[in-house]
Amino acid sequence: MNDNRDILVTSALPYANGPIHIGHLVEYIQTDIWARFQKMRGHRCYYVCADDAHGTPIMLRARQEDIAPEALIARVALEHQADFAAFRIGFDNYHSTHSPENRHFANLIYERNRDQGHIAKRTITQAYDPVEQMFLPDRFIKGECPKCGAADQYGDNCEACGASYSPAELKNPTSAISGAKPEQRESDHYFFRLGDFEAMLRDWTRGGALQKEIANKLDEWFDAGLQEWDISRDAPYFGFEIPDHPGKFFYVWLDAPIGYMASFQNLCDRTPGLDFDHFWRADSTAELYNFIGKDIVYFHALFWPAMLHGAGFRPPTAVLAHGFLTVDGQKMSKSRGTFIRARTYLDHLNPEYLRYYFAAKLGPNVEDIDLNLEDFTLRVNADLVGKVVNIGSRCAGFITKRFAGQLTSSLLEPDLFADFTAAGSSIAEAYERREFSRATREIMALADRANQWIDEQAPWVVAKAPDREGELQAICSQGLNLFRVLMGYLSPVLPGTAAAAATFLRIPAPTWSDLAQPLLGHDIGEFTPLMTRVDPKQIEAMLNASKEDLAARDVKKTKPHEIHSEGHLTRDPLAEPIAFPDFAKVDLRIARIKEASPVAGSDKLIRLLLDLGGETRTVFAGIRTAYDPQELEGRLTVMVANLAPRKMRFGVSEGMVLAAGPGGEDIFLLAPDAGAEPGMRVK
RNA sequence: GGCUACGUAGCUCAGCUGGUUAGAGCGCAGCACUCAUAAUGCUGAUGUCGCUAGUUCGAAUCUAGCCGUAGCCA
Repeated sequence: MNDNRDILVTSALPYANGPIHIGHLVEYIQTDIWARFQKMRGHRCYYVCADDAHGTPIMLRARQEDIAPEALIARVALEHQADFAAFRIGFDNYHSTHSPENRHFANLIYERNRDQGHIAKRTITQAYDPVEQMFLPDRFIKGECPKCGAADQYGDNCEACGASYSPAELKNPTSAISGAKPEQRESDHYFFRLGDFEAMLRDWTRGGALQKEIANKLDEWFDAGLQEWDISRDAPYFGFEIPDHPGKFFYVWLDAPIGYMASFQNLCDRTPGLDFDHFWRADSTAELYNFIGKDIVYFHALFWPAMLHGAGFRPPTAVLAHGFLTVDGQKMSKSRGTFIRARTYLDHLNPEYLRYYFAAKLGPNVEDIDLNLEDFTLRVNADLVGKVVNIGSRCAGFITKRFAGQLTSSLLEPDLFADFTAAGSSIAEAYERREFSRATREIMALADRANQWIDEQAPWVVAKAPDREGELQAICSQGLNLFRVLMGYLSPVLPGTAAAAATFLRIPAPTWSDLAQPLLGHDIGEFTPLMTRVDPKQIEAMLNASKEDLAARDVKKTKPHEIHSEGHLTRDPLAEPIAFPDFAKVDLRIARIKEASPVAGSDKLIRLLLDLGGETRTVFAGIRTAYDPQELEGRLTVMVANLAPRKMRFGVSEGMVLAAGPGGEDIFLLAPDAGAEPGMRVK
């Protein structure tokens, strides 16, 4: 391996409409460990990131909070960076896609591709919200599935029957923003001709840039045929206006990955000797790695290298995807308290724990990893406190108390030390290949050996013999040298603990090659506990706080709604008057939710078993985005009891429950006042 | 629905191109030790390797189907 590699590393840009949670952290911790390792090896490695600050969701979120999008993204940027810093994510630069550098590169990449004939213009017909006066993304249109008739489906495909269709085919469509009926309007759009790059992409895919399972996925996409990619959006849109097309904006996914370049350019501008072109020009020999989540492979493995290539830049050396995080074997859940924000974690636990735990489970593949909280506690306590830190702790006392902090001038067992340093090449190889779980396993095996060796030497026995002073000092000096090597190996994972250990040992932060030289005749400082044990009570407190976060957020969320409450009538005007007999046809009943369970195969549906006080009904409700099944069981609500049964893929739905709100997390199920009983008629 | 990946001890995972009684750490049980943040060491128990069929002299490892989990389907 080349001794002086130039490496640029990125993590995917977090979206600037919400806080960082522990699921995000898998990626930032993975990337940071790898980048720190490369730096420790002496390579010129730069790790850059940025906030992804454009797009319709940010525009709408800012509107909901009654602030400018710029104000929203400025606030979120500060929150994100504070969270990352606390987790010791060592970015060399953190920027924003809403920046002059990013505008420059977005324009440049667009213009170069356009001039090469890779941009096509087409007129498309799209849903338009006449109240909000904006075109609606597919996700913001809801209606009934044209195939199976399931209600409340998004504009792109049906969660009930799985059919794919265009938003125009939806029956009784409504805008998820205003509730108005969308109109069909024409608009010019600009498309990136992805098909022009098939040969290049096939080469790139086969060139080792992708993990095996991702390359398989690409083959599927190649087989299906590469289609043109719509890169423009109509005003109003929060983003960059396309230079030669006023009123048209770059789609957020065009300028998001370009944010890697913008952030790096921003770093180059204030770093003497760091040359942007050296890393990005078409024939660059520098390495470029994009760490991403498996959900955004499509954008990073097709469009991104293609548009770079089309603009005369180099494609990534590799795009490295990881899996998702589950907590205790399940998706993170707000009601269980396992939807844990970075900040909430930090309020209760040391970030080094999580870094270690993720490292102990991360490999080079795309598999999901599970944060099992009991395992987390046991493992951190056993491995880090019980094994590694303990080695320093059990040797340091003798050295400071009996030998004024001085280590011996030679090693008692050079062979053992040599075994430890020899293991470094295998550990380094594991880090290099992102086999972090293997690296930590090998390091812990060494820690076991160190503890065994100290046990054999029994320094506490030697300490009692007045004539064995030299031996005691030698045993403990050897032990501390083993400890130093172990902390060195762990320092990409545990930068904070490693720094504290370096302070205690009174040494500068070691490079990888420094570790092969033992510390001899050296004065060390007083040992202070480098890490304390995880107390299960801290975990519990964190879970409870996560539940409270949710409650607090819900209160906050209702405020803007109150302020804008008159807006609902303008967005969704009152319907035509009806006569009482028409209303009376609707048989509304109080129902108790006897059972609520998720529907396998659907993210949106919950299967409700409703007790009407004598008979029960099964109803599929599209409220999963706002409610967890467990929190529903037992509560009372209102249902339409005489709605004709409707057959769905998952079974027959015998009625519907009533709820207000635009959708997503903003769904509010109706509930009667206390005293109502199942079966009572609502009139 | 189509496709992809995964399913190994209580928990978390390793098992490369098929080959002797299936491994590690944690947890658990017993013993030892007391230098160390009650931290360590030794010994031990624990598995129809998701299910079913097949290929093979031989399969956790290959093939097919099924079940379960997760994701993708622009």
